[in-house]
Amino acid sequence: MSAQMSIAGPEETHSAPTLSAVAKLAGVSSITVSRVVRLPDLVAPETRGRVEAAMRELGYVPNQLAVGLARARTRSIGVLVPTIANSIFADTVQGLSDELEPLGYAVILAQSRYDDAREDHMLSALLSRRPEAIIMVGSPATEDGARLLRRAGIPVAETWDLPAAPIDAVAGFNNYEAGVAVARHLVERGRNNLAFIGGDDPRATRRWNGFNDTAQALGAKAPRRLVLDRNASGSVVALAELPGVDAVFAANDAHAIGFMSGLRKAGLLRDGPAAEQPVAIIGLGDLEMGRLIAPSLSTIRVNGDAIGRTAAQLILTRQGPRHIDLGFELVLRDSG
Amino acid sequence: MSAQMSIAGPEETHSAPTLSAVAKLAGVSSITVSRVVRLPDLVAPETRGRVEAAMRELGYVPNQLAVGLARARTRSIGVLVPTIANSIFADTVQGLSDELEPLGYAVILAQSRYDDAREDHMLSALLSRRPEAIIMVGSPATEDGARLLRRAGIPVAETWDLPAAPIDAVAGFNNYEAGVAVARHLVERGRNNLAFIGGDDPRATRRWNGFNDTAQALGAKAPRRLVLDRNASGSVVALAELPGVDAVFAANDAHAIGFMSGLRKAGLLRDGPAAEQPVAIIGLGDLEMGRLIAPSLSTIRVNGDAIGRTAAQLILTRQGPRHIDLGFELVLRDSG
DNA sequence: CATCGTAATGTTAACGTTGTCATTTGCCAT
DNA sequence: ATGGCAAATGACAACGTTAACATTACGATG
Repeated sequence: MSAQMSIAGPEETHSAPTLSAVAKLAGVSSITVSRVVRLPDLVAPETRGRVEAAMRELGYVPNQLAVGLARARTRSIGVLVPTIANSIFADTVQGLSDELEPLGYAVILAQSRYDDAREDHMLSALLSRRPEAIIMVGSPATEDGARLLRRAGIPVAETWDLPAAPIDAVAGFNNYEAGVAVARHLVERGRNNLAFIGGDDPRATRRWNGFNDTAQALGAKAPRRLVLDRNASGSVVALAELPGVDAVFAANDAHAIGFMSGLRKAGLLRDGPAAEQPVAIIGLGDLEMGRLIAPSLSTIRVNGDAIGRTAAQLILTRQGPRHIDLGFELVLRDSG
Repeated sequence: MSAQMSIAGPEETHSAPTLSAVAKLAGVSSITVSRVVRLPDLVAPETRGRVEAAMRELGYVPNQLAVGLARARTRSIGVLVPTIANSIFADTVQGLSDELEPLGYAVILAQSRYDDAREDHMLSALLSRRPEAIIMVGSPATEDGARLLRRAGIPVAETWDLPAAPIDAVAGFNNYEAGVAVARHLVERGRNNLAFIGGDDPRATRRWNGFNDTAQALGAKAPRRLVLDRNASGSVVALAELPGVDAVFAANDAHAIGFMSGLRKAGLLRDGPAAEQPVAIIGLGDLEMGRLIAPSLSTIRVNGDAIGRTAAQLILTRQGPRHIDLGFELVLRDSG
């Protein structure tokens, strides 16, 4: 695919009808048509009827670009996520979009793919669309990105984390404490040989830090950390690289389920309760799947949908607290 | 939340710098700045340097709304999906977005939530942003929606199905034949008491039709159809409503895994191969999870990522075939 | 009956860019 | 010297809409 490639044109270029096309057909001026759309009470019923008929006949759809230019309000918001296919963030996009779409906002979606340069690029591309706010997972990875957002002078919501120096609003949870909670639970249950598997993005790293610090403080062996690529299948073979491990914290449920599959192949998975598992495994995210499989997956539950809805509300108003900790919950099931 | 709610304003309203703000600072006219951005070769190196410095100093980001208005090319595409959260469609959005973002296109995302009225509304909202193309899952549910798309005069890609009378381009697979393949497989393996569980959207219904027609043609008992709400948990208890069933086709893998969980509780799930399962279960989508759980999930594999990429390519060009059948594949594992 | 208010409609100038023509240089060939 | 030409830059009108002000018609008011 060449970079000059562009959208194919329609067979017949009948460009969309404009306000003045409708006006001409209805025998009024364009501003009257505009009023029929926005302030129908100001237009005489008889005139309004004629205009509405003309709009229907031509299939008039207002041009939001022009509206946005004229009013300096685009009714759109930019959303930046690392990836959308990895459903942990899909819930958040769904949540914020359910909150915003009924209000007439369009969601402009961009993916950084965990790539700092691409993140900056997408941020700038997003901003060039003049969204009224930006919602992103995490914080800008570079100072350039942060500066871009600050200069834009629009509400910004950072999510899925609690950054120390946020740009504006925050809707997330404490990733470090999540790691602490998991390590404490595992060590208290007598596990001694811990490992952390997952990505090495900032949020995963914060979980690792909490996990590592706590495990060592409580007297367990120094945990190992295995950085895996993004798809769960990689974690199936992780076991081979962790000889002697008796408890694993996975950065997300997909990795946890992949690792469970590896344990099963190695004959190290029991159908019984957590105490009987040769290797305990705890995930993060609380995917619906985790509840349905056997053994059921213990996990740090994070409400991605609520994060999205909260972020939406934060950018809709300046009242009230700007930094919201949605918390997490250690949900214990059969895996650890 | 009231409907009049709107984005909170920034503390200090320093609206974004414009072309002419940069021009003034650099001591040139706005058109020269415009050329530095688009056609740098036309500007003398010395001037260009001054302009670039001014752009950097002001943090200039071009206003794509104005560009779009002036050039009648918005470099954006509208994407309409039923839902984005834990669904097979996230892969498609990821795929098309990976294809389109590097080319400078913005993805405007909208969800219909399987609601016909909302779909029409979102279609119209999308079109008001003047996207250069529309990619949607399925086909417009109403004639109004179809008319809207046809009148827009832009490329339209319908996906995840092979509509009989498509508006323009198609990237999907034959849902009816998927149902046929599953029914044939199950009946040939000696299953006789079949059921179909899942939603009742048009695509699921087409799968059901193929499934039902084929099962009966091959002499099995008339299959039952159980319509469930959208989340997988509903399918956990589906078993109770299907006494005597010995094979189930689920409209997607999430439902299949939910149903498996119900089978497990009922003691009707074996760790062995498909032939030993009291109740065979086959899903659709080939979620990574399905491969990792035990027993592993048999499924109709559909490449959602390829659907998205293909749809993107179809709207980027008019050459070549406009209707692409990406096919599907019956992947047999331990569940049925 | 002149004045005023109000309902209904219209005019004009933005919004920030780009396309389409100028215009100003300086230099080269004649 | 002089016309011609290219390189560099600029003026101005679009693009489709809205904000702010202007105009009309007409019945009510003193």
